[in-house]
Amino acid sequence: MAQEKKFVEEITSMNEDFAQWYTDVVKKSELVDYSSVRGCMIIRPYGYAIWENIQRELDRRFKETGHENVYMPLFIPEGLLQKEKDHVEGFAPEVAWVTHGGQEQLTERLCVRPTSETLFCDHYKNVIQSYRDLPKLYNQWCSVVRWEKTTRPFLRTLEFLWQEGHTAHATAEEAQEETIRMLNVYADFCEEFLAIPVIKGKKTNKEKFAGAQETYTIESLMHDGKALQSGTSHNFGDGFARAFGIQYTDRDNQLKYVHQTSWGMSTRIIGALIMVHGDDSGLVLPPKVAPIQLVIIPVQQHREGVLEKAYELMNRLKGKVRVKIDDSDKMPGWKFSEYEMKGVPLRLEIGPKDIEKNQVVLVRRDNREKLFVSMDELEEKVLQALDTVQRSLYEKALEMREKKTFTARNFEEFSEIIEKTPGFIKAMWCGKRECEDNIKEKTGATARCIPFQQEKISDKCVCCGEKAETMVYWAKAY
RNA sequence: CGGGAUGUGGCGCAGCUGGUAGCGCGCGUGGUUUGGGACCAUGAGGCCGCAGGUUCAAGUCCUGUCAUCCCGACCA
Repeated sequence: MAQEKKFVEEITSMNEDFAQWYTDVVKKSELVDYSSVRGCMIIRPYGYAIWENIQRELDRRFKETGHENVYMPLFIPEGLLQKEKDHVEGFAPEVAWVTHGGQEQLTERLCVRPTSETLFCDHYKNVIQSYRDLPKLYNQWCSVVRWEKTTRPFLRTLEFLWQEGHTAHATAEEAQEETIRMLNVYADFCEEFLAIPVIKGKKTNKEKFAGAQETYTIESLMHDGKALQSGTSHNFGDGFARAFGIQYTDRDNQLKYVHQTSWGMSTRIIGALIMVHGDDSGLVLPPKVAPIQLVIIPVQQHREGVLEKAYELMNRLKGKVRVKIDDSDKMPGWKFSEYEMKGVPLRLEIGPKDIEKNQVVLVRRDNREKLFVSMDELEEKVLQALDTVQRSLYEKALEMREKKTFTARNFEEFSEIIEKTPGFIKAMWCGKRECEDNIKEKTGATARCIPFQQEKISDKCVCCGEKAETMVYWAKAY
């Protein structure tokens, strides 16, 4: 790794300046462009293709678990937004308001949705009457707006794309099951599709969603040792139902409140994809999510038969893998770097020497390993290689996370880890908000989650030293 | 919202004590090249972020404003 030649000079190296590396990568790989609107980004075709793959796969998993897609309005009347107290308070500082329609001032301001709980609730109130109407398992794909102070491509923008699931159930038990079911959908999706290992757990009261009874989360760890909340699933209990009057008549002819959940994943996950797998040459995409899984680079393409052969190979692979051929008259070396920067998992080189030997050269993006493959076994070997890359990316990411996961028994250990080797810290917590605040203030780290998989690090709270039974993952976070 | 930095062809930059804009890369065309970012020739492209002001004269000085990046406080 150390003496590996750096092929691409356009990207700042990760160790030198991680933030700059990130910006270089998203720009140079053509995922996004900055727009003339402050805090908003243009998602370019290559970036949007990644999002489309994420959408397709998530949507499939949502449908598989019985959900239906709907579309809610972009605007929320002020009165509607204010119905649930905690919810408004949580979002108030970051909503954008529409005050005028054309020349005329509106009698009631409209908020540009920062999330759609209130709209779903307002609708559920109208369409739910009987226990026979339940459950309602809705999801919507849309964009939302949150007026953030500082922004970064994918990680935090004023407008971002996401999906938000909103469900209503007859009982608290069903709502809880749904909350966990969808958390698991997210976790499996991240691990299997994006090759990103995640920690599943519950948020502390301080960190939970405005208006939720419980918030569950999957947390992943980036290359710089910062954590990124990669998906959340909330159990609302009947809090929103009471605020909005969503009641149904049960079998026993009693009026009861519904129990609700919501869950979301956003384009932010693309930021995780970049920061978990990327390296100094640019993006590294797991094959399952990569818009281009294999790029064919003809070498000495002016020579007779080379291009023909390259196209023949492409046609054989079409339909089996997402394949692209680059027959532009750029130098082969230029093309190599270009597609590495874009994170294409597999490259196929084909030139006169290969044709002579009836072979092609396959090069893995993740470790640049070269495989010489007989043309007769092309399809099989390509699929095999993609599979290998997918799995080894997951393993590498897991290894990275484990290397950056530490345990702290007391505050001194905790501070030292945060300073010297940023990453996840497993430490005991007494459950008090003051300790969370204290840790945040003194170290910058926050409670990422109370993991389902508990371990006993010690008996005492890492902060106050009093009796503790809960182990918490802490980290600095995006 | 505080602290710092930066806005000049598509990108990266130069432009001193004011005198009307230049370099590299990229781009177009023709040719030679092609196994890790080729070369020659030739050509196109800029009211210097925006708005005021000072001046005979502003990319350069002054004021304001907008945007971007980095570091902190708040959030997916």
